[in-house]
Amino acid sequence: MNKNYYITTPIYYPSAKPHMGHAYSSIIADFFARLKRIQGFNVYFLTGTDEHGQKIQRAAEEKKMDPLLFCDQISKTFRDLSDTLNLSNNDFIRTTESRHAKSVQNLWNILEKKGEIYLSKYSGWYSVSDEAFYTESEIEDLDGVKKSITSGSKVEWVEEESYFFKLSNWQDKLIEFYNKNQDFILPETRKNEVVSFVKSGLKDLSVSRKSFNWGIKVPSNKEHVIYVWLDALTNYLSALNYPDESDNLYKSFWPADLHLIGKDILRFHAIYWPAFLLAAGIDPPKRVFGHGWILSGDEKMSKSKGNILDPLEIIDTYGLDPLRYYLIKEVSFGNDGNISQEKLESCINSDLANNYGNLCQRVLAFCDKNANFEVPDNDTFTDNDKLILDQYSQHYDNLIKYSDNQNVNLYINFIVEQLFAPKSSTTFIPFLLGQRADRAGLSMFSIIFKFNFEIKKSAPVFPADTIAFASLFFNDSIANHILVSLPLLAALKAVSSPSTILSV
RNA sequence: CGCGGGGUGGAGCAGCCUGGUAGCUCGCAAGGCUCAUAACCUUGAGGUCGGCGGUUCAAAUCCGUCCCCCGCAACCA
Repeated sequence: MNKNYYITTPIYYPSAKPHMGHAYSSIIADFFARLKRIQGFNVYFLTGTDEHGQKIQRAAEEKKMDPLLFCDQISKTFRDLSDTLNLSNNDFIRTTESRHAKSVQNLWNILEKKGEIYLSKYSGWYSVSDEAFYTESEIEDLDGVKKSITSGSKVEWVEEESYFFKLSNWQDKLIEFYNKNQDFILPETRKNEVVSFVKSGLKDLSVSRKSFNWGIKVPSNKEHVIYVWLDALTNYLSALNYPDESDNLYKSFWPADLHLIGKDILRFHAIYWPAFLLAAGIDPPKRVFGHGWILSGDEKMSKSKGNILDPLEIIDTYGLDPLRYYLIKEVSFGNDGNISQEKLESCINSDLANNYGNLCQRVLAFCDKNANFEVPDNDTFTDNDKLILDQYSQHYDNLIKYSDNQNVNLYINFIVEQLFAPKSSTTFIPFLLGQRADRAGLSMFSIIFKFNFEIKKSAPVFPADTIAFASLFFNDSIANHILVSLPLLAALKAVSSPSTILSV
């Protein structure tokens, strides 16, 4: 059985400061990474920044900075975000690193050698002031002058020498690939979109530019730099030290298990990326999941609407783990979700403070009051006790099933309803036995057992708070005494040992 | 006729594929209680499931049509 698991976030384009969408992608990816780790997988979790292109080059020129120095700065804000989000990533890749250039150029050479890339001309309606190309449908003719519909700026017909990838050749092979790998694109509705798009016909893809030079040079023609997706997507390979296929990272983790991305870049990940890889004779990733957008209220966040929620400000005000919990629990994974201060506060109050916080509080108070944090040696379990404790291993099976299909909401709801909800705890053994002095020790044990289970399963959701709380129980003085004094020690350790929790 | 998603009690959503007492969270009202926080538990009020038509013994769920919102329309998390 393959116990390796490779998961990635998109690499972020740092032309603006990090926003909620970046935070969301990263937090969800981190959730999966941590989840897989507690299931015993050897996880490799990658994130990073995409630093090439004209926008970056211009921005650097405006500040009269060397592009790389400029990128060092902006990339750092994203690296800082990873720290702020407490991401458990194993690596942070930058497309300006030499290991990446080596990887991209190698992929390019293979594609060129196989005749998948050819030199031609890229042409289109270009607006100098917008620095952007527009399609025929995006421009209008006003008194004989062509203008962009959206910006109103003048556009002119421009032709530029460019290399093209024969994407049109891969239409049928992509369809075949999607058919063979039904779960390659999730959620299913997005898959349908992609498939129908591919069936409608694919044009060859421009993969180089001459008009600027901030990028990776085309190996065989230094006048060109490799453009956008062939550069950016390859980060997933270069982080594994591709093209060294004998490298241990590459051998262990490619093909990737899950590229987690926003739905806006689904097309590039679900069409271009497998096409590039199939063309180069490399296995495509196993799954691409396009999650939804995080909206503010009902609307897309935008500066003009003034409804931007800055993740850093939110974290500063409410804390990281509450934000993580909100995004994981309240957003229907795969669909668009929304966030507002009101909703966040409501969620924090009811779920985290009143339910989870209340549970923590009552467990502590219970243990103190009834057992003085000590467990007598002469307690025994009745069959009924064991039965209840056994339920937790069944829960565990359910949770694994959910997580394998990226059913984030089923996972979190299961935890909340079955484990955190005061209702479920109220019927649990210790609270029923607490008053009986002869079984106080058992009460202590079983509640710790249950709680141990709960906090372990919730650790991917709020890792920092979980560890902080777990340490209240599983420090040397308390945990050791409890564990060594009970008959089911071995079983307990097998299910969840304190050291496992604390290392999550 | 470009493509797709959505319209379910005050708010946010699930259910729809595989028709059969309309469910969850928050909010609201009334009781109760402790191992527990302005906590928790129980019960209750509140919905013609966007409109119209069809299939069916039976439709939120399938089919048709119309209205309204929101994305996408090739290089943008």
